[in-house]
Amino acid sequence: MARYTSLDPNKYILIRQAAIDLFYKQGINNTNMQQIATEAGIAKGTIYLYYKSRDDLVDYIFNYCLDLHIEASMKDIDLQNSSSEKLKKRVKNILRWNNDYPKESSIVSEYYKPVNVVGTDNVSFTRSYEINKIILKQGVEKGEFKELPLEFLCAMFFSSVEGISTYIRRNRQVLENEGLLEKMLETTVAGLRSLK
Amino acid sequence: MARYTSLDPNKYILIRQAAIDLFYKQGINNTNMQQIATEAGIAKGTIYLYYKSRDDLVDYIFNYCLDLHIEASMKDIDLQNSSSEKLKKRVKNILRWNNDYPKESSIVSEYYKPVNVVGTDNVSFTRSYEINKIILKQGVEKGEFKELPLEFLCAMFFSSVEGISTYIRRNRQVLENEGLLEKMLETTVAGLRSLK
Amino acid sequence: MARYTSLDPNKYILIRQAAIDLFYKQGINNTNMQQIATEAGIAKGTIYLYYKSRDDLVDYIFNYCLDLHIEASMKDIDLQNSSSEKLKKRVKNILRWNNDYPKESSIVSEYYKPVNVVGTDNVSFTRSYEINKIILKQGVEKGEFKELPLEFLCAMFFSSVEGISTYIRRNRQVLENEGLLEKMLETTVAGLRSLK
Amino acid sequence: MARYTSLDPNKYILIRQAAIDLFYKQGINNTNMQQIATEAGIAKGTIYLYYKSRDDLVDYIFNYCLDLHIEASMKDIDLQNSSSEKLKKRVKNILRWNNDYPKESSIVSEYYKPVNVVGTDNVSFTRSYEINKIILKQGVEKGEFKELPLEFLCAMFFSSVEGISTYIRRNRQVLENEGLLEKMLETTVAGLRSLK
DNA sequence: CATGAATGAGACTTCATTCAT
DNA sequence: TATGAATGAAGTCTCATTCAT
Repeated sequence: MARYTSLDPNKYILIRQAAIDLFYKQGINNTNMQQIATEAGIAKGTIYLYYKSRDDLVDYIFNYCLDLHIEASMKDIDLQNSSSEKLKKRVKNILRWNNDYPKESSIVSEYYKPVNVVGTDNVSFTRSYEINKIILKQGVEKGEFKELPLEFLCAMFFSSVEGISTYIRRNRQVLENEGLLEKMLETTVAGLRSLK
Repeated sequence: MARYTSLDPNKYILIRQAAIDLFYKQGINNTNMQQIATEAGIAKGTIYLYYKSRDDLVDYIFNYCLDLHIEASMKDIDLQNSSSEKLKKRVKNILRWNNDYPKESSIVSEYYKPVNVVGTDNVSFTRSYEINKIILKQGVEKGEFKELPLEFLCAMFFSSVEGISTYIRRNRQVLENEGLLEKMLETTVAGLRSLK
Repeated sequence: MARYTSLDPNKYILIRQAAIDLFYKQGINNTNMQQIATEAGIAKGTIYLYYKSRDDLVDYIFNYCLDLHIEASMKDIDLQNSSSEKLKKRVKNILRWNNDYPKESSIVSEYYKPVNVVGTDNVSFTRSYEINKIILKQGVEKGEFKELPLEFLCAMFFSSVEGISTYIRRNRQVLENEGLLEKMLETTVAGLRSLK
Repeated sequence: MARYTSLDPNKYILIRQAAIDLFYKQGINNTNMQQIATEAGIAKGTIYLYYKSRDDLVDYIFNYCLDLHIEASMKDIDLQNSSSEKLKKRVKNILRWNNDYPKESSIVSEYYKPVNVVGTDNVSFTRSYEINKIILKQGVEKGEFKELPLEFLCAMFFSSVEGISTYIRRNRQVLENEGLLEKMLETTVAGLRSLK
């Protein structure tokens, strides 16, 4: 993944952006190397100077998007008091990022397979997953969340994020309705809350 | 969906099963017609007597799996009293079906894109979605669920099912632990419940 | 070509007619065995009881059409006095046959390659050609036609027939205008006439 | 028709020539892309850099040959006085071209269907036909040719050209016998001449 | 005799990757 | 470093022909 060698750093970005645009517009599987090169305004062969193979490029782009996604998701998390506030903040950040970066966000979603279906050796996904895990674990320890297997809570929360993301993508105006948004965010953790 | 011809009905099943096995083992996109033919013990050309094209075959198989999934999911739903019981029963049925039909279930999941990412003109998916919608609507009307946009409740519940399915696929033993299973099922609807 | 064995003679005709209809409608190369079988209302395999192969069938049909063409062309030829009258009579017969048997006639034309381009081992074509040759030879001997190589006269006359046929196919009404038709027929031999 | 790209212009010719050679030797329909590639000494895929599809290649080659044919046919036409001299000159040009370019000429003939059998949306064929039409029309107006429907004269003349071409292809030596050749050319228009 | 399901060679086309310039 | 022409493996689909029933 350490991708910066002596090659022109701008080219990495150029190619990446061309690929992202096309992946968003027509899907990853319907995009070929020639199209990416054309979109980037370079020659097909040049792509191979920057990326080992098509798979390498796709992987890189996916991880790039996921990194952005994760980074955005972490903003101000630590300012929150409770575990559920932390999680909700994280979801909120993701929803806003989805809205601001629809292309990158759609690529993350295209790749998304309920975290584990296929074993997910995907590092970034795992990273995102682990973040939730830590927060959820703390929540369980503090009695905030139900005492259910941690992996279960992770799976449930993880999929909730997909659920709310899906809805908000089609109903963007909710992002401007703080009250409603808050209620919706609440549902992503409500099911996990322990019953006092 | 049903294929009416004078061709050997067993061949349909033979080919279907070969395809399902391979799709499960290596993914839909990594499976070609020759492999399916070989797995089925027939000639490549024969497949085309039974299915118009590769796309036709894939579509058919996906819908076949989804139909099984939906049918299994409906068992005894109407015996349940509340809307949440109905939904939980539905999830439970799905979890058992996932366990009994891991291949078919994995194909449904491979195709699954958070129902709507791309608009889902997929009839069967829509059907499954609509079933939830009806139950959720009744739940809202009876004050059982929160008064949030119905589509939102649908999206959240739909993704919960993916979440719990994912977990149970990796922790099958839970299916035999009625108490724990019940608690987990509860989380799929808990977030939607109205706060009395 | 001796095609009548113990098989049902009607089937030969059934298949032949189905093929003729389809060849006429969609061209020889765009017609496959299944279509012929379907059109004939029999099974694909049955065709092979009557014809050795697709090529055999096409050949047979072509020769069948050509035989009809030739037979029709000979009517009352011997009632004519001069060689040119004989030839013109022959053309006239052909034009009427073209009109009465548009399908068979179109098949003859589809196959027609300026008699020899490819060497024409085609027996029937040769037969038709030989008929002209005999008449032309007599005409030359009687001083009616130019003293040019006989093969040349044959080639020219042969192609004239295609020319006038083409025109008449698109202007059928001429067949009812005896005066005009006669003038046109005259042009098919006029070029060959010796200049007294 | 002309193919403007940055690709190697020699390759166009290389491929074209390989195809022409094979089309001539074994017919268009019996020639596949692999054979053309092999004959041209390149890879199958390379052909597709230069021609969109097999149909595109065949079309292109046919039109290329027809263009050559037409261009050659026009040489010094306008130096002729009468319409029949013009037509005869045209035929003469064609005969010489046939002789010099037997392959290209055979391809034109393979495609040739008595101009109109199928309606001929073929641009080049139409072009050749229209050239004759103009000359024939003038001839009719000047009283040189019979007052028969112009389309009829066209059809007859057009087929004569096929007739004489066929003969000369097999009797090339006639091309060196100016006297005999002239007599033969005369027969292509003699039938159209008005009777003074 | 008749059937039509089965076969598999063969045709076209795409596209990731390489490499000479 | 950049290019893009060239490659050829791989994939889909068609269809003449065969053969068990």
